[in-house]
Amino acid sequence: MIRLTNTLARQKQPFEPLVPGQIGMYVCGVTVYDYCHVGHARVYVVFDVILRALQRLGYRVRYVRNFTDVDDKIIARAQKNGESCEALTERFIAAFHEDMDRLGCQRPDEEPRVTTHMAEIVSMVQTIIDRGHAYAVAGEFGGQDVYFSVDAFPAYGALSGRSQSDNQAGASERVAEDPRKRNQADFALWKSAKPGEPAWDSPWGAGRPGWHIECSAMSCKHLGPAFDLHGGGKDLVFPHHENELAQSKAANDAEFARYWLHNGFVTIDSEKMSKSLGNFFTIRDVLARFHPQVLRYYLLTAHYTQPLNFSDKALEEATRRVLYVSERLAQAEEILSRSGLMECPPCAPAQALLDEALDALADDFNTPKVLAVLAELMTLLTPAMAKPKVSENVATIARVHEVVQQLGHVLGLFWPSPAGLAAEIVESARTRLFPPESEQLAWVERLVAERTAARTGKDFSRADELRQELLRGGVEIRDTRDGTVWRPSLGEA
RNA sequence: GGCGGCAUAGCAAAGUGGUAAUGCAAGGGACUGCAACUCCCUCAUCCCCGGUUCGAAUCCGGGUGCCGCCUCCA
Repeated sequence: MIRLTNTLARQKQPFEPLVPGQIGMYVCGVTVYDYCHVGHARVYVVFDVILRALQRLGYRVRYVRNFTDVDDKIIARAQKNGESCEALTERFIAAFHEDMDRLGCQRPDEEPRVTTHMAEIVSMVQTIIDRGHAYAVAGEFGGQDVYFSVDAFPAYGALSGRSQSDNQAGASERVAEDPRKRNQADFALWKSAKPGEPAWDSPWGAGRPGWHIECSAMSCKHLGPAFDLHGGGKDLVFPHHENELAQSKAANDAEFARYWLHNGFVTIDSEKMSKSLGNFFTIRDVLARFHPQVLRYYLLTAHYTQPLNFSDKALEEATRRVLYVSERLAQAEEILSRSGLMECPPCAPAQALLDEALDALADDFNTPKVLAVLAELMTLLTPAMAKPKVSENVATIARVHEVVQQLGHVLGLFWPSPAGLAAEIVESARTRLFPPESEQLAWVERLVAERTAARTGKDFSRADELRQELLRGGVEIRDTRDGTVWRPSLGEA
């Protein structure tokens, strides 16, 4: 039994899909005019885990996520860059895909674009007019604007929990009143074209869709007039999702989305990370310094509905954690490959922890709880790995490894292999901080060699001095049977 | 002004009526030439006040603080 926080119901409730075993999920995508920041990364990582969790719990999920490729900001940016809107949006769609691939997010089944769904959009606007929920007025440069009439839709406000009068006081003074609107809360379904802007033909003249209608039209086309899950960031609840809901129901008389999931913001110093505040880091900025799976792990350390504060410290902690688990799994794999164990007999404690983790996922996708279970699984490994020749222990290691890999798959972590990931994390930091042929690298190698010489000569005080110096320079030393190895410090305490 | 969310150890974060998961940090110990890695142990009564209850971090009322939405926003 899955339970989830439904914004529409304002509470956590049991989830029942329209069709048993099958789920339709629509998540609002990005407006493609710039690189995505960590706030975007959170939405898509969160919904990727939700997708994977639903799949793991036995559902077939049809996942749809749109691209908004017609918009004021796109037009403005394209003009500023002196390029076409198409060139701009293609570029940032490619960049988005690249970011998502690096973060390990599965591609949705459909990624509809506004520009390829004009017929559906126009048709839906017409239907809404025909049903008396919208009206056309004269546009600024000829043609007509079409507005949705909130007064003709009594249920307006159901999702965000506001009455129509709520929106007036205080807020309206910030927006110039439009005398053509019957109610100032009415919003555009179709905007007549301004000179020089991209436009499409319609019964109301050349123009383009309002922001909200695209999602109504595209979700309807790809998931039908009623479907299960609709998601996005909390900032979309009002007005975007409220308007989508009103339009869709006005057009189709169907239930539209039954459960609405909204994730909390990524914050910086407790303030929302956003373009307008300028306090954002792009995904690329962050991935230049931290491994994608480290960012992904960090994004799952808080429950998706809660705010998540962004900081280097948090990313550094995530780095240590992901590296620790990867290395332990890699060790386990070594032991297993040497043992020649073919079967994987059951291990009650590991099974219990797996069940606990799956229950946590079913309970509103509680990833922090899953990570806690993961930690407990790792401690289960300790006594077994201390005596890796005992066959009972090998069985435990095999089972725990298997369970952790399963959880890793749901979380999208520890791929392509634990050993591979651990190496990537260390090597990428090494290459970044101590590039080949660099002075820094030469410095490290010189001091390491000096220290080895000192140790060989039993000059331990000199050796310790050198280690301290390396540590101050961001290098950790480790003496092994095969000699001394070093790695960059991965974030200090 | 309207609507909504949150407040748990030094930090982060689960927990929605039965006597506080987990991670990081910190302290102690094992290991080590010394370290690192790893392992073991220790470390909170849950913003304040009042109420309901045999029993509340968890429910209700009242405060205080922080944040968000109401304009583009993930």
